[in-house]
Amino acid sequence: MNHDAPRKTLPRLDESLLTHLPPFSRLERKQIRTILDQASSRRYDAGAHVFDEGAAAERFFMLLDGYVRVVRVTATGEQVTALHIPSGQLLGIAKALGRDTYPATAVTATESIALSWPTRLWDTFLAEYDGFATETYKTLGHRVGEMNNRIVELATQQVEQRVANALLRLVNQTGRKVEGGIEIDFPITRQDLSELTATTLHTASRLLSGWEKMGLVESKRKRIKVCDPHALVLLSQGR
Amino acid sequence: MNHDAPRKTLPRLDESLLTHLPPFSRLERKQIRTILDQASSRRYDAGAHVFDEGAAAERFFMLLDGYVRVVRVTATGEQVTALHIPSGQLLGIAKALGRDTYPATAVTATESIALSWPTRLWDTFLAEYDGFATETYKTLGHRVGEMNNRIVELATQQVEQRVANALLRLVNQTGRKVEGGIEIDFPITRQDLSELTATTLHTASRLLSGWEKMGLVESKRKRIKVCDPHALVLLSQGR
DNA sequence: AACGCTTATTGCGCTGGCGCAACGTTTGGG
DNA sequence: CCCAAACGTTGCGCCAGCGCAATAAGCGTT
Repeated sequence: MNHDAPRKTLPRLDESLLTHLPPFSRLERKQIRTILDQASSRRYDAGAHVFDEGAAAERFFMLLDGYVRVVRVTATGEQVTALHIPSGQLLGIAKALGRDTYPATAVTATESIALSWPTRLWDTFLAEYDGFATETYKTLGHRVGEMNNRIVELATQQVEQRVANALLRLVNQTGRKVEGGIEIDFPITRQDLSELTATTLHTASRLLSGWEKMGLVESKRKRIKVCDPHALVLLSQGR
Repeated sequence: MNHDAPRKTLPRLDESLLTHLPPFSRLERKQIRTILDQASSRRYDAGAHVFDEGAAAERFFMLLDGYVRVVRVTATGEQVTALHIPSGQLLGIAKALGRDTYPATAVTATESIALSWPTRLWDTFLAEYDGFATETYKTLGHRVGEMNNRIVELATQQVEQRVANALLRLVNQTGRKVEGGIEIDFPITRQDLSELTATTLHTASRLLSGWEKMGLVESKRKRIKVCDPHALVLLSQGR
């Protein structure tokens, strides 16, 4: 399950992988080359652990393709999803938080591909590469903002509103336009949704069923399509 | 209510104010002098706003004395307390999150004193002062950890456990040994406690009354003393 | 001393949503 | 093709905790 043997891919990594990603976008071709030459690339099956909470933060990652859920597990075994990370973002950046262990577990939601670098390079990246620091602290800030919002949500909103919100967030982050609506483009179960919104899969299922009858969403196994986002927005605000 | 006219105190600020605080502890006397000469010092009444959510982050702060609650207000006017900050810590460090507005409101829980600097000095501090960056990112990491814990708590625990936890945290952070127990050394109402734990003041009151009858706590108006921390720990874990 | 404001307590009824349980449906593996 | 496992749905009863409301107690002000 775990990150054992990162290997360089046989074909040389192409520079275009990074040029358009914010943390690297201000860099020279040559710098990107150096960065890529130090990177390991790896493919993960859906459901694989990229890293585990509490483990020594030996590497940091750039998610090139796929989606990752950042999850915490309680003493009693319940899972709580803290964040969803789409491709193009850094993860496992414990160093940016002054930590030397990962603060949570990262699990792939789909098959994914990530680059990674040994943590000892972090300070070099910060110092040498223009814009890297600013951009990573921006994503950090963004994530802190999201966490803050989740706290407020959990503290003040009803389950129905939270689920509606979660759905909207997923659609915004990772939505794919399809005929008749927007679909969340990775497999998501009722269980996943309930872990995102701090409820039970039963309640999540009931809500989705209800919304489906009202024509707001359509869903098959592991697939959710939002047909009427506006109505969901209304729900998410408690009517 | 707001931060209008920061003024230098008339007597020169003493270097010993900062020498023992982590972000500055590795610095030379001379550097600290420079830092202090750029600082404004200000006293806040209890309940004063140090800064407000969404406002331009023009300054960052070091809390020298007192306690600050970091609060978010919902669209419907409910307050949610995200963090408590004890003296000796930086706050309003929007810059560390790549933001240019404050992400939340900071309200003093007691009369407090804080130094502050214009945000434009932030990058200088990071670059020039050894250990400043590492230490601030450590506090940041610590706060992120706390937020994470609150999310997990809100998502999985019962009200009783959350209130017990909150009490324990307050006691650990700001407890003062007094005869017969440990007292939270700033004024805290049932309302405050309920905002910390996402419940109502009624429920908080009922819980405290119950615990008082069992001898776990003693409380007067705005004062809470924990007499049996161990029993609270048990409660906080659901027995 | 009297007043008003803030804070705390407590009873009572109601309900959102959880827990349990049973059952249906889809998927993939051998 | 069949079977097991994973995923989803739905009915029912229950209770933690909220909302409401009334009361009390502490504190500052004039």
